[in-house]
Amino acid sequence: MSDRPSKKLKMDSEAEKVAEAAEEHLKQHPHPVPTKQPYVAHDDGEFKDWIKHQTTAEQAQKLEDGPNNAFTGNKFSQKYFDILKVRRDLPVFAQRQQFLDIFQNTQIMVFVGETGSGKTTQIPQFVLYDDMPHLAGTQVACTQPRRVAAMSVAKRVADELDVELGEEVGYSIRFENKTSPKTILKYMTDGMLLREAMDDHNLSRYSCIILDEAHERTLATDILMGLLKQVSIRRPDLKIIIMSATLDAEKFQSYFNDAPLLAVPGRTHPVEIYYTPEYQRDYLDAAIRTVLQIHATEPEGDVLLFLTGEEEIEDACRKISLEGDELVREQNCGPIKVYPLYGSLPPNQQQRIFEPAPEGANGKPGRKVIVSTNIAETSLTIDGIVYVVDPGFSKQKVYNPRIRVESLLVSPISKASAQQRAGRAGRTRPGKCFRLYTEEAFKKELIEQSYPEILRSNLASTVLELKKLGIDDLVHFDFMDPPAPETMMRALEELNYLQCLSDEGDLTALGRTASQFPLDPMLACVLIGSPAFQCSEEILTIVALLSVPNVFVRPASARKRADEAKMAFAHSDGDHLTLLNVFEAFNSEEAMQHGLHQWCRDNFLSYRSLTSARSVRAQLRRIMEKHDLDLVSPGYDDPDYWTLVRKALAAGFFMQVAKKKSGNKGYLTVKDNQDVLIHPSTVLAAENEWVIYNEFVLTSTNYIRTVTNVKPDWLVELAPKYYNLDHFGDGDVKLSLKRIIERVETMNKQKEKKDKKKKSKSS
DNA sequence: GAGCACTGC
Repeated sequence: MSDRPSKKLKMDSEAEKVAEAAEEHLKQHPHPVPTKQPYVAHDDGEFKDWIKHQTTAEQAQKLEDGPNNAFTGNKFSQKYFDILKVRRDLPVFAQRQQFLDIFQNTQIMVFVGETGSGKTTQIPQFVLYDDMPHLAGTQVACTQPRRVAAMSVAKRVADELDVELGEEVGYSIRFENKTSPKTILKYMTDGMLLREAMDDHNLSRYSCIILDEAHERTLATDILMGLLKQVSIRRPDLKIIIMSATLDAEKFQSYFNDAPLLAVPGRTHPVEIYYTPEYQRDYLDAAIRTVLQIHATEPEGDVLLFLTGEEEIEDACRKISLEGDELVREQNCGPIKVYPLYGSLPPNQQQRIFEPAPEGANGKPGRKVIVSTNIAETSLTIDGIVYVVDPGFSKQKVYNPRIRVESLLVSPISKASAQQRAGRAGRTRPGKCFRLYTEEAFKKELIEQSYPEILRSNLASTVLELKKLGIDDLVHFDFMDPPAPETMMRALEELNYLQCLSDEGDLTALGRTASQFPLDPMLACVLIGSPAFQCSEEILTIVALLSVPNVFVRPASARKRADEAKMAFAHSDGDHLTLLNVFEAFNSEEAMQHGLHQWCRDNFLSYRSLTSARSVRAQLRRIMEKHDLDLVSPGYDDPDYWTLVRKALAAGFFMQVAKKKSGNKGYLTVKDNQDVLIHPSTVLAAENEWVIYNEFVLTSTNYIRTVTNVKPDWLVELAPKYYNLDHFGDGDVKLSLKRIIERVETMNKQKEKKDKKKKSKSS
């Protein structure tokens, strides 16, 4: 264990630096944007002298002190006062007046607060006491990138304001709207606010919009920022607050026309950072050794190790457990308990990470080790972590516009991520972070921030959303980070082939309908087209299943049995049809009587995915009804049942087609000419000439996954524009298509002739 | 013959 991390550095207090910079900035940019509106709402009582956007921190505090709740008129409870005491101890509280000074004098501001500052819970309340939205019938919105956060923060703030959750304070997320006409503060996902903006371009019900966790740069937050920048001009009365963790604050400021900044320090314990003296070739091995070393030599405290994916994590857990037991036997170390943590882990196993560490022995501490993906970096916080081991990698989504493929790639993390990971060690007491790379690499090789999602994604659905938001000129849309032109072109092209956009780039009726569905445009189009094939009920099921995580479970210990279980649902014409069979079975009387959980376990299916598919399906079905799209099924008795479903799929998936290579065993994707193999998980036998696929999986080999057999005649008939051979490169695919198109044309002509004859005969 | 990191509508 010679290359134990050795170099030692103190983590900088970023907050102090940012606060100084902010003060300096304020001196230079006083921002006299006049949005003050003298406005007296009530003349009956306590708000008689209150003027919108002129409250002082002192006045607000007086209102908070009670005895009556300013928003409900009710008498405050004892619990309220207990919580109030804790709140007044938060770092943000000390800067309430400073916040109000900026907030009242400017339309857009940037607020920076580290973890533990209390920004997410307190800032919206500061706004409430200054804005009094209940008097004007407006609302304050605060967005979060994740659903659980929106829910749990709303619950907390409802308690802090001494109101019932869902009344004055509520939340709005997919599948659940917990708000009422009384709601004045609404926590919501960023995606949900974006949906609202599609129907109300001015977001007119809000007097203030707070974008929280803006540094995460989710697709939805990025679009909202561009949108709010425009809305702010049309609505000078709308206040906007961009909230972020420390880094990148200047970028937000300059994007929003040099908006003023307020920074508040967080409340975390110091974390000592250690680097390795040299580059680690095998980071997995180095990580395992570091964890064991911590266990053998460091005082009490739990360990968090960041790795990239499920397989790696399970592998590391096994090795750490084995070697940890050896340490117990040979060096009298305390017991060690290792837990994996990743998104696809069943919830009850995820919960196990909160079990207490094992008791120590022989005067040596027992220890809990959690081996996790990035889920522990942002989504899940675990108290009691004192040691973090950071190899410096994570799986990140990348998009290749040339072949229109999104894939996951193990890549170095950013400085911001590294800092976030280190911070996980200092939540309850001072901690240590072991970085398995050199300090040199940290400084010179890691980028400051991860690339925002908008630069790493297929933008088909984003472009459709923007069009629906009324933004016609996408080229000049003011993105904070403009996506690559090729990515935009690909998206526009794809939407044009789907007939969601006209040749002029305008939204078509189909496009307008498609934008209403929370789906990838291609899936939305399959769904909208399905009534024409009399099978919208079937397509609803398939589309829902395609938009949730994989329903098939394949544990390493029972691969063969899992595969056999899957074959019981198999349909010889493909994986899409197999999904349909699975869902039918899941909804059967038999499964119900068996108990759905048990039934899923017995059949190696994911209960979580299937129930979530059920909610998605119900939501999609409601949207279909709302748009008068027929809900129909051919019924099992129809001899064309499966053919109709396959045709309906082909009508939307015509851009994701592969043709078998002649003589060879592989396939070639149509138009992009990529060599691919059908993923081994398919139920499809090998002899199909033409297949549609749901997904292109880019690994050591290229696979297409979730594949169904189709007839090429359907493709050329359903999407003549896409199958215009002038746009195809020469080769096997083009030749075959040419023959098919000729055949189809002759057949159509013959049919026409026959029809004409019939007509003239009958008349 | 086997790569679904993590979110969101």
